[in-house]
Amino acid sequence: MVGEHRRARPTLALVAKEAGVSIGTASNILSGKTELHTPETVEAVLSVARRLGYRPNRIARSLVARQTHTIGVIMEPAHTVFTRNIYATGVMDGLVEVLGAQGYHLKIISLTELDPRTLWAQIDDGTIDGAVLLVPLIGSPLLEWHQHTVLPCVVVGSVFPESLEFYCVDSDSRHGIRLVVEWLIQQGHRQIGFLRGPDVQTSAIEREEAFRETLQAYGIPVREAWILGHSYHREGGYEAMHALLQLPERPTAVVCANDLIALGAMEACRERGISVPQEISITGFDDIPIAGLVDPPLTTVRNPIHEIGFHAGEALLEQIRRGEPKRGVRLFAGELIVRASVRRLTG
Amino acid sequence: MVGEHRRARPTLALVAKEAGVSIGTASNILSGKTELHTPETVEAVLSVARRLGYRPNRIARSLVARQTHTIGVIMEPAHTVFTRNIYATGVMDGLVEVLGAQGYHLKIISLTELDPRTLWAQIDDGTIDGAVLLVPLIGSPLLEWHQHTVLPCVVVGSVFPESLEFYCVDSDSRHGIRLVVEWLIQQGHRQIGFLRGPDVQTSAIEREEAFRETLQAYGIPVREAWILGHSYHREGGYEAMHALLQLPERPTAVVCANDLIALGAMEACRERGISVPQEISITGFDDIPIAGLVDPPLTTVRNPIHEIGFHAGEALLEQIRRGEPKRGVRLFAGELIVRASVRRLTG
DNA sequence: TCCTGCGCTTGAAGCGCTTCAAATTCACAC
DNA sequence: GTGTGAATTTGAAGCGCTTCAAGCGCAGGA
Repeated sequence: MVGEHRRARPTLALVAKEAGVSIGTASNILSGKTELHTPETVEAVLSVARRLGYRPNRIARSLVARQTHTIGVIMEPAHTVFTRNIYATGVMDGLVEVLGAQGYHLKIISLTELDPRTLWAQIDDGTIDGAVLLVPLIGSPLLEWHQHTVLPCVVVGSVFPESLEFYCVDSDSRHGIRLVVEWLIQQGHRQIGFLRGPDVQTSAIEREEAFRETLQAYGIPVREAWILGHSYHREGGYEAMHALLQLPERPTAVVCANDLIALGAMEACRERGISVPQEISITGFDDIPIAGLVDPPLTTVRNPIHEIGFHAGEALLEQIRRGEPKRGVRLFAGELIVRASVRRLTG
Repeated sequence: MVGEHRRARPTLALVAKEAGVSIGTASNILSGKTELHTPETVEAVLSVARRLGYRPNRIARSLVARQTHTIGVIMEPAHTVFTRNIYATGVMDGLVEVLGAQGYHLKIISLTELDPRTLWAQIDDGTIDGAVLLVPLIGSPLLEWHQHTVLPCVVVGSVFPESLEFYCVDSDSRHGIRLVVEWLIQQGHRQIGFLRGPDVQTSAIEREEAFRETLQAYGIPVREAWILGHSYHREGGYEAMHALLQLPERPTAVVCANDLIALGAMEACRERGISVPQEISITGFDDIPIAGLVDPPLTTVRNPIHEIGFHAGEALLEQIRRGEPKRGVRLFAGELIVRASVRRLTG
């Protein structure tokens, strides 16, 4: 067609010119400050904007305002597979809920670069107003990064000492494990094993510690040989359980550091023809959706992941708004979910 | 402390000044065009940048370059709960994998605003270089939006007619359902029901159509009373199966439009004391992680979600790079996963 | 000595927007 | 007719960066 040219995206300047007003006037009106202008001017600008299909360029706006209305969700390389990471997706649900309602968006930053210096430049590049560190691992360069930035920041799923100056939000691992162990003891179990999570996660360490402490509190000896495993995944639970079942002496119950481990453990039992809970009782942690659907349904502790995400989002917004960092730890306690994977020992 | 003041983030201008060079020189060097300058200049600028902890402001860079290295993932309000949306998380995994490797990040845009005009301004606000529409629903304002923008765009999880001018990537629903139905027929089933997905999803419609067509192709009558349901969730499958089981005559097998429906259906059977697969066979679609873990393990069709996400990412990057839109449909076929939820009918 | 060409550097323009001091207009009282 | 203050509007500065025409210094050739 004659005269057609690549229609460039209309800018504020164009709208202003077409409407016969200055750029400042157009800016005011199109960003909602209509009370500064006469109804006629407002209407003129608005109608031109509509006709031209004007959409404000948020990048330009962000450059001036120095804020982007975007929150970065920083994921360790090990976590970037969402489908394997129920925790991450649950937290994101909570985040989306709070932040979305406040007009914030999420930017997923999956780290590939692990050199602390470039890592830090990559994250704090002006495109986010705050960051959620999703389950940072012990020793992660992420933690070091924080020393160099003033970006508001919340840690979710890991709990670090105050000295690191983070605000940490997580489930109360110690409390949850205590619930589970006490339940087992109450059901008559005294021979209890534990399948651990990875030793780079603070929650895994806390869960193991809580396991030991609770047994000790009840005067039950801790059998080191029955403490196995080093992964939060099903495969890890499967292998650890296999190893456990090969020992000359077996516990009557096994506490798993999370549900996936428990699932793997149950699989290992099934494979060996060992029935759960008749021959061995198993408990989990998290209460993931599958937990109630497997056979037998898993006794576990609910992990209020969604609330955690929600609270983390709120805490982050608070930091952003007040402009001052927040420190400390906030733990969410879960309740025991009794299902059928634990047998009551009589006699 | 005396003399301390809020350390502002160093800018290019500051680095340039400290290094005694012009802003242009500093820009060149810090964005990698070191070959334009003498090694001494390069080193001087680099060392000042390092000392000052300079991090380029990507917002400013984006304003000039008109590109942000960010891809928007647009989610319908109905989909924003990741934990209920295995499809979405799987696709995101694939996206993160391709895009992350190419230096792109994901921005999650969860729609709350459904007025087409503002919706459109919200998405195409200059902060993304392209968009992935995650399972847009039939009749969604998202589709209309596309008419007004030149933003590169890929639809995932829904297949729309060419006329809408999208490039659509999805699993091959028709092929998958055909596999499942043929397997049932091969196992001797002739009385087959179908539990549908929601009628706002193109895949649900295709699956139902494929179900009907396959039966017809084998000369098996389609019993309308046995076609029930309208949701992809477990609860929907549960309810639909309950309704089905109340009918005077029951099918010997039920094809479910996805795995979650099948899980709900199995739950309904269990509750009524109807054993699967002895009394009724059930099949799913997707092969979600739980599918192999429930009792009985579910016969289903693998849905290559990760590949879909991966390919969608690649297609989007291609559009961005070539600067021209891509049209058409790309379907990924899945294979039949035979497990134990289907019984072979003899005689 | 002057000119040419090359390598390196400079500095201003501009990306699209917000902000704000200053200018303009207008109604109304004196 | 003049002055005043309030209501509107203007236009330039600037956010931090990239880009690019122009400038500079210098070596080599005429």
